[in-house]
Amino acid sequence: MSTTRSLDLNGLYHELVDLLGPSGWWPADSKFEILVGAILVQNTNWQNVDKSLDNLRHATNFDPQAIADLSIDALQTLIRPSGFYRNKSRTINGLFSWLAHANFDLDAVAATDPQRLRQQLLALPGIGEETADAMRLYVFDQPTFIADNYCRRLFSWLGQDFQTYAKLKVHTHEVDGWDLIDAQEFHGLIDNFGKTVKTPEDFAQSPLAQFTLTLK
DNA sequence: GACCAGGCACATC
DNA sequence: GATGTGCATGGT
Repeated sequence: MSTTRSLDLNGLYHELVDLLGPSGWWPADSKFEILVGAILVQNTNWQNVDKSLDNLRHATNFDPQAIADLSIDALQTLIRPSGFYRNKSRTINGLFSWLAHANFDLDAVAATDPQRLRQQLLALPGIGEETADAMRLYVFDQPTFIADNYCRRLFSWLGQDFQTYAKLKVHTHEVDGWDLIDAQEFHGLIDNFGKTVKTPEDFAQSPLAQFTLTLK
């Protein structure tokens, strides 16, 4: 009979840091590239996203006005390798049109009240909870928790089962008060863990199997 | 050829 | 609130 030890979110974070080291998230040269990448990566692997980002880099160098000025047809051609290109072209165009109203001043947008910014992002077509939170966390410097599928799978193995993004989000608001870098690393580490630990059998053999998670 | 990959919107019950 | 479906590409 194996023993289990209790962890809170902060404890889990530090276990992941010890286990995996720096996460390497989010790979990009500019915040506009991160915004585009956050849309392109929806339900798609990063390898395919890289092809599209290379196309966009050559076409626009991620200059935001240049991206906003791309026709939907041109955008679709550039991002085709990462799939769902009709949906994603609309989303990118919608986001950059919205940013144009703020003169692409990301610092000004970041100064928006966190919950208001979240609602503004969610109001854009093609941006849901995960993408909105990823943009807040990695572009707009607002620490927050991303309750994505990798995360919910890991948490279920740790004894905390939540059906939806929103239901887990409610129990992780404390991360909104964390230092930005820690909140960013937490998400990257959870997903990096999930990429290698994919099954209950994998998890049973991982160092985290000795823990159960406690949430507020 | 099935299955997966750092989701979202919409219909339906 | 949950569940199912379409959206599309490229690697394994």
